[in-house]
Amino acid sequence: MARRPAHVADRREQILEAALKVFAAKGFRGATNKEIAREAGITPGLIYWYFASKEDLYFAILENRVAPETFPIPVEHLKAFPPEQVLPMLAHFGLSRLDNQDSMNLLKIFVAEAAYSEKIRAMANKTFNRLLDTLSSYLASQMDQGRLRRDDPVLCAQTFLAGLVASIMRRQFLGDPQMLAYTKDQIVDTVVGIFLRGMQPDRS
Amino acid sequence: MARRPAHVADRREQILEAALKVFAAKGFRGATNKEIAREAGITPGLIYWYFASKEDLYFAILENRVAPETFPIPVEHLKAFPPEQVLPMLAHFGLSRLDNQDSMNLLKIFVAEAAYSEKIRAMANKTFNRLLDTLSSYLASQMDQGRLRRDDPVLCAQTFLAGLVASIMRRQFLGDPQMLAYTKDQIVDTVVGIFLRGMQPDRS
Amino acid sequence: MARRPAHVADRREQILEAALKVFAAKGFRGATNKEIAREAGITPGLIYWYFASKEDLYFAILENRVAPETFPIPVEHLKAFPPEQVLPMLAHFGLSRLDNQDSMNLLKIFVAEAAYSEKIRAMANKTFNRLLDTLSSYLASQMDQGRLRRDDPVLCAQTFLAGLVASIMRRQFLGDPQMLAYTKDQIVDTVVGIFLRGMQPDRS
Amino acid sequence: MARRPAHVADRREQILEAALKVFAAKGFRGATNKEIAREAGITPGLIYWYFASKEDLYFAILENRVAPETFPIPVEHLKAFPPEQVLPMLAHFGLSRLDNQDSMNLLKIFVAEAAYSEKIRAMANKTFNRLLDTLSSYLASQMDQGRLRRDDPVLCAQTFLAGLVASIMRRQFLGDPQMLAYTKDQIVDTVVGIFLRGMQPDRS
DNA sequence: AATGAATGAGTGTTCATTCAT
DNA sequence: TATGAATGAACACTCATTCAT
Repeated sequence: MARRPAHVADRREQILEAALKVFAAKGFRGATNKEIAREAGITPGLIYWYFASKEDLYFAILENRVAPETFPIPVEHLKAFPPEQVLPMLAHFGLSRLDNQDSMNLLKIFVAEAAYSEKIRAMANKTFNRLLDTLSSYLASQMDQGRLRRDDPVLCAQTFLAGLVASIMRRQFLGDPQMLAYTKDQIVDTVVGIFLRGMQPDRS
Repeated sequence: MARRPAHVADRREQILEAALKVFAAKGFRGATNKEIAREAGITPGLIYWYFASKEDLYFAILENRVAPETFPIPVEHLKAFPPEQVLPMLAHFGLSRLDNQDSMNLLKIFVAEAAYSEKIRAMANKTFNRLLDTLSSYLASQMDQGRLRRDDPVLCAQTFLAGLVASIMRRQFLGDPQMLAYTKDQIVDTVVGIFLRGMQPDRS
Repeated sequence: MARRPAHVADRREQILEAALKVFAAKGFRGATNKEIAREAGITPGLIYWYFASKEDLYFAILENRVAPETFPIPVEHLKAFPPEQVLPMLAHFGLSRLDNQDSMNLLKIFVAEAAYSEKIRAMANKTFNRLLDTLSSYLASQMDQGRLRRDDPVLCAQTFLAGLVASIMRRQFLGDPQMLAYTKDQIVDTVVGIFLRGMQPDRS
Repeated sequence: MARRPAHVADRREQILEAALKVFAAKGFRGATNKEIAREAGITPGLIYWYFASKEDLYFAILENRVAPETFPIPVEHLKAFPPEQVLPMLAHFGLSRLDNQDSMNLLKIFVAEAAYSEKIRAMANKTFNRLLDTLSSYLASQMDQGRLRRDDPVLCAQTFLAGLVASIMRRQFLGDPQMLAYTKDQIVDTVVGIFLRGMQPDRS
């Protein structure tokens, strides 16, 4: 796969891309600079022209690729709409964004290293909590308006996300064939359906 | 840290235990035989008397420790009881079994390495699917009896489990302080509550 | 030069010896573990069984070889004897001890690295000052007894030593052929002669 | 740290100056072209426009800087004056010339590398012997005139120089605090005093 | 003249694995 | 069984040197 691309251009980007691929396939420790360089079509030494160390390269990936992935949800604007409209939409949106190989590579290098690094766990928590806070803020607003039954909004938000994330994980991370048989619509219908009915206010 | 004189037979067990601890803390590649040996109170060379390689030791842990963890649920016997009784009970049982450091160590070395090994992913899928099948079999029976609304039982089972697993992961794997603030009862109440109401048959 | 010596024995000593030789020939940075290992007849990796790092090996040499070199002079006992007897004896003793290749190797790795390391400079100063203090203590006692003219004892001691050390340095360190033409007796006679007459008390 | 615009010609000089500073601080092998370039306010590549290699740069320093340092002593003219006048003057002159940081930098890169290079040793010997020859020529003339006792003039010259050089070395090279406490006058008085009295012809 | 980018050979070090005892 | 010693293949990283521009 060794290429010899345009003279200058975005070498840095090229290395980031190659590193993400190799890190995702072998893990941080399993990946070697040699292989990353081969994948990027360069010499191992050149990595150090753009990154201070292998670790620096790893974190550069997180900073470069995770940020654009964590789209801001216009939650204030959504509060006017009922959960029956909002939640299916968010579910579909999230699934389209995350249920693909690229996002999974990112998830892999994130999750697997989180197991062994406090620093990465903190980053993972921060990223995940931002999403959770956004959603729970919406749910709380709906509870206030009587559209959803009152319960701990964060726990509810987590429960909602868990159903979706579990599907994605089994499909892309674990590659479970059973799970890959379902369509996205099926997944969204069931997960969102259970949640919405489960959160319906008591009728009395 | 040399403990137990280890008169004879439990050397193997001793090494497995030490290895699990070190693998969970550092990962497969991050762990060194030297450290595992120190933790076990032996010399690195001795590991090779009991295990063919570091990798062999890793898989020996999975085989030895995962099996006892995957308790058989007496599903046939449970089918007579309604979900309102069965699901909270299962949730409590699962949380007690998994929401602790030992199980988490196992989960860590399972999940983190699954990212990079097809073989481990297959094992993970098998383990997880066994649990899923058991639960979906129960759910299907309840649907047949009209106690739960009809939907894809596997997807429903996954949704149910996801809510619980997400809690455990955020608590033990990610160590999220926000999540650690909840009690087990709170978690079970919310997660099971949403699911049960969400799966209620239409009253009409 | 690769040997394959007795199985156990003093590997550590063997490595120290090889390292001293290579360090003296190439300097600390110029020496490679590979070459040290070849000189010792072992594999580079084995160095790390006995020493934590290349630097550790370097300092181990200093500790192991410099200490025995810095013989304690029985200065108290010498104070009874006049400088005319003591100083030529010390000069001959010092020259025999230091004017040879082994001591020079040690001196080389000491002096050359002292140029760039505060830590080594401190060690060099300590070693040198110990010698200087011993000698100046003797000289002071002779001044007190009126056998030598009164002057700063440390500066005098340094002047005495300098004459000898300069000879050694030019012979062994710089390998100056002109200097190698002299006999040890010639050196001692001239250097000690000048010093003794120069330190004679005023006759009046 | 980019200084001077360096319009044209003094680039070479600039690099030499920077290199001397860095070589003196880190040694030949410890110094990197990158650091030399930074110190000179240029890019590493440019060094190769002016010098063929790092080694070439090193020797260029010696050639450029050592020569002006080795001032010619007007020895023929001095022979008319007695050692009591000449030697203190030379001592003061030498100390002023050498007992400073710039000369010490030169000495450092000279001495430290001499340990490992025959070529540099030869240069050092040549430089030192020129000085020695000059001085011994003066001493020999004084012996002929009966102003100094007859002895090997070179050995005597070396002994004289050694006392001074030792002081300089301990002060500047080793940075010995004990030695730094002395004034130049003190050093000259003691060292020259001992030598002059020690070389006095027998009165009889 | 001068640079930024690139190379490649080499460095110290680690570590799974082996093996004589 | 158990060990301490030894190996060798890798690894991350450095740096003198080159070269197109």
